[in-house]
Amino acid sequence: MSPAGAGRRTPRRTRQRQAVADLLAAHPGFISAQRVHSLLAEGGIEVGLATVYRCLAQMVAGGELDTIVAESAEVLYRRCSADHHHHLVCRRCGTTVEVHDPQVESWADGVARAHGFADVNHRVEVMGVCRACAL
Amino acid sequence: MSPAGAGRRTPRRTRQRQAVADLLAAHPGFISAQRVHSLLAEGGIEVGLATVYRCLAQMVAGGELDTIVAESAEVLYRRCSADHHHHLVCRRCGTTVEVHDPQVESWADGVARAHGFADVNHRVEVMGVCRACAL
DNA sequence: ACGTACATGAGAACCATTATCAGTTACCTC
DNA sequence: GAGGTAACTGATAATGGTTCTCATGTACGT
Repeated sequence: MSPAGAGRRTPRRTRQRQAVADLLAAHPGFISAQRVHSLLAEGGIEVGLATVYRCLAQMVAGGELDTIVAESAEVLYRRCSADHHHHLVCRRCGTTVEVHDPQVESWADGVARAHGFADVNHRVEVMGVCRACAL
Repeated sequence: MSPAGAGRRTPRRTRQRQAVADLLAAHPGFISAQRVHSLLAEGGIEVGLATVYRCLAQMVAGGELDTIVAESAEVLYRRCSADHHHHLVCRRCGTTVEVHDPQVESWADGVARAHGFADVNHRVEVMGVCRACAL
């Protein structure tokens, strides 16, 4: 087909990949690869751990998932909208709100420019306890 | 003696602890524990890896160091001021500028409150290429 | 239905970090 | 200055998340 990999190949449709995608689609907050694996196992769906990692990595590469790094240094995944945004995460239940706010974007750019930095990106995470968990 | 030193023991003065502290004091950007260990070794100062980790952890606990988690999920350390701030990091040379700006603090609080989140903290990191590296 | 390139998975490898524990040493007391 | 002790050190093992290996399986174009 296309020589020199002009496009990326279409991933094959397997029950494992489907199971991981379905679980992520249904999960409201960030979740670790290990937990994806055990949740699938609990649901009677056997998927190898290596395969879980592979599927998640591919979904991240394809822009379907966002990642954050927990304090324990494990990577957490979540299905997110494609455009730039940040996260407001409940540290009790993991419920996550996407925050789209140009204010913080221009703040970051301003700070960087003030110090002569170019080619800027940034990462913002806000953590707290959501209304439901605070009760 | 530290005033209000309720329960804090004075760390013993050893050549290992001194070596780690000196290296961090002289280092301009964030650095990993592994790299601290190898830099000391290159300088002919033998310090066990476990001891490097211990010293760094104690310095973090004592508020002498800040940490961030790199994309590779390894923890990076840097000597920082004690009060709350964020970092502007050059992704080429690692040079870091501390950013003290109440604007982003109130932004984070406002976002959290708007969604009913309480007990909020946040993490902000801005990455770019500093003036020297952009040349 | 066939063939094959891509996908899978069990387990090994990897890597940063932490725990173990016997030997060392800074520092207080006399 | 000598001595005792609790803190410190470091070689090594253990841990835990993630990635690699490679033999086997399978989706999908033909």
